Amino acid sequence: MTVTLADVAARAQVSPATVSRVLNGNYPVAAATRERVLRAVDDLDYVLNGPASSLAAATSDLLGILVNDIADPFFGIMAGAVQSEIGGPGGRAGGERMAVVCNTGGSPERELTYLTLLQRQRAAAVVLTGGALEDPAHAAAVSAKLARLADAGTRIVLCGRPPLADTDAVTATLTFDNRSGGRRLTEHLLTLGHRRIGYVAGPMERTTTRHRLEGHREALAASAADHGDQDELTVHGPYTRRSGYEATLELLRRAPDLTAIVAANDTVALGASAALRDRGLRIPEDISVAGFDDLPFSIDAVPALTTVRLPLHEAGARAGRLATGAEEPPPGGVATIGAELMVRGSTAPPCH
Amino acid sequence: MTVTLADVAARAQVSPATVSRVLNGNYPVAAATRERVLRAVDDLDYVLNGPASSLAAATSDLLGILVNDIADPFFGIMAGAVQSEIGGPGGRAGGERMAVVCNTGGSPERELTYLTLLQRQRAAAVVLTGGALEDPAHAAAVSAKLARLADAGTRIVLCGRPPLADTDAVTATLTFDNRSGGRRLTEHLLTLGHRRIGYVAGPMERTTTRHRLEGHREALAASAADHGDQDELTVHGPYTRRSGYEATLELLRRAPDLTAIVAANDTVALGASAALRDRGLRIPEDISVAGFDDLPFSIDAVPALTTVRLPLHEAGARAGRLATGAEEPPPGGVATIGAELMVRGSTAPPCH
DNA sequence: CTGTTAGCGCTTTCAT
DNA sequence: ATGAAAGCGCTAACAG
Repeated sequence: MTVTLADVAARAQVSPATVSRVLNGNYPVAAATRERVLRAVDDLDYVLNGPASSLAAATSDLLGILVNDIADPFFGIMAGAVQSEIGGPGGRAGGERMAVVCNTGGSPERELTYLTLLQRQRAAAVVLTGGALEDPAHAAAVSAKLARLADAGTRIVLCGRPPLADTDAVTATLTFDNRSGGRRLTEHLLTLGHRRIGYVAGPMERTTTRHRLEGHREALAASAADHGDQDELTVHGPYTRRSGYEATLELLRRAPDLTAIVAANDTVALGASAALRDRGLRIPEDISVAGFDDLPFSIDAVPALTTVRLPLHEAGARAGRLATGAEEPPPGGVATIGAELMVRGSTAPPCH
Repeated sequence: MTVTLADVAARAQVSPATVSRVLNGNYPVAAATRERVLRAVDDLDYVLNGPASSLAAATSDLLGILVNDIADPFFGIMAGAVQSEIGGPGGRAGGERMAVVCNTGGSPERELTYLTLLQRQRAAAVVLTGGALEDPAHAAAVSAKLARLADAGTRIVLCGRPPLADTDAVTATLTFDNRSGGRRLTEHLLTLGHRRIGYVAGPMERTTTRHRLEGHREALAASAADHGDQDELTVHGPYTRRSGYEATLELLRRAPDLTAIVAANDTVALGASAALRDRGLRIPEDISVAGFDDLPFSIDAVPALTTVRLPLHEAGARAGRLATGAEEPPPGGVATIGAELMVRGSTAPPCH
């Protein structure tokens, strides 16, 4: 029926062990023998049985990538970069790694379940991308899961996620400097002369949301613009265009004298811009808008969006190398990835 | 060391077979016994060994999704929709399916290698998304690979890809009506009064590119606007913003009297719009622009982009159901997914 | 409804 | 450098 190692061995007139050694290339085999085996493999169109290898070797070539939303380029770019670096498809029969992108949809249960699934598959590595949920119970559950994975030999890499406390399960952490990015963005607005700035924040319980907002508040606190009504000028919502649209209308209702709006990310900023336009407000003449991430489409907004650039591709690529052991973890296991302010047309001095 | 089924069996005082039956839930087990087993599983923190199950059962719960570019929302949306429908993470221990998103980056070799990897993992199903390469050699190689996969019991679903000729390996094909979408879009432009229309096409060898372009030409041929110089008014390039930008500059050079530009997709249209703006042309007053796909950001372009809406989410979800056998294949195995013209602000009558 | 018995296809010491 | 043999941890008949 289906071709097995034994069939190949028979045809090449060698033992199954030899075929295995040729395919895995991790053992000396005479060149002539290797040739013969390889030909038999081709003749028979043989494909290694992954589950059987994984069972016998107690390891697998699967690498899991957890993302919150695969339809969001923020995650797509990182996931693609990870995959590009894991030395997957390229060579011949043996040794290929396969990256598995798992879409949690932001659900804590799914995150946990995917980790279990990955554990079940004896994944070689797991990369967790993007902001984490701040719920302590969930954080503890994730830590526990990661600890078991690490015990089983799985490498754990966090990419764009804050370091985990009290655990040595994580091989390496690449964390974005969301706080300082947020601070610099708001400082830019303050320098332009803005004093009443609305903030469309992300979902309440996410680290990314909190850090960006904290940066924003830090900048305000250090300036003369903090009138103690910051909570009123902040609206939370999911990282979606729609949320940006609605939150902006709400902000306008609460404070019609706003001269600038900072959004949780670029997608939200797009929604905010649409709401402003629908209200008849011109950007940046009547009101400034800023985003975060610098996704590819942000430069094409009209006017081009002022935002904070996160090197998503670079971070993902490095995470991929860390996950495969191709790169040494940074000292202390944690590296902070800088964020760069991109000033473009959507922000300008307020005109009173 | 690591907990096995036998450990659970011992602790629950049943045979390994019973534990297996409880975990897989596909066999009658007394409620009391089940309880005992489940408690033992929890006590021991047992996780099934995926490779071992797959080996013994000769099947796996892996489902592969091949995409050309995971950073492109076109694919991200479809992949997310597939995953949402495969009945993955949700329930308890057994029976979870895991979707594996494989990023080919548009490379034929990687496409083939990923298919081999999926075959090696004994994937339960494979969903191939997006346009196919037209190279006959590669098409034959893919067909051959799919045939072996199908032989091994893997379900094959094409989503947003034209049907494969001469093969019964494919379980179901969901194909987008790119040709008629392209035709209707250009008809819309012709109706507005445009006669000189530039076309920024996708990469030469892709089915998607060809079908959309054919639709465009069909519409022109049926009108008075075809002056036999269509080739001059067409520029090919990858599905990127940059390509749209550069191709548009080239078109403007070749034919400064253009009153409209149709792009291969929305991303390219964004690049085209940027080029037009940089040239000082107003959209749609001086020149109209249209895209294809109706990705989420397209409505936020300024002016909002006229485009052709492809129901990516619906198609992906259906592909997911077909891949898991939750839905019957359409009669003949092929269903054509309609495309809907979305007329928005970026197109208007030309002003001479 | 539950236990017994064989493998699934491969890797890997241990010999030779 | 190659072969023989013993599992890896689980599922699936087949009994009972």
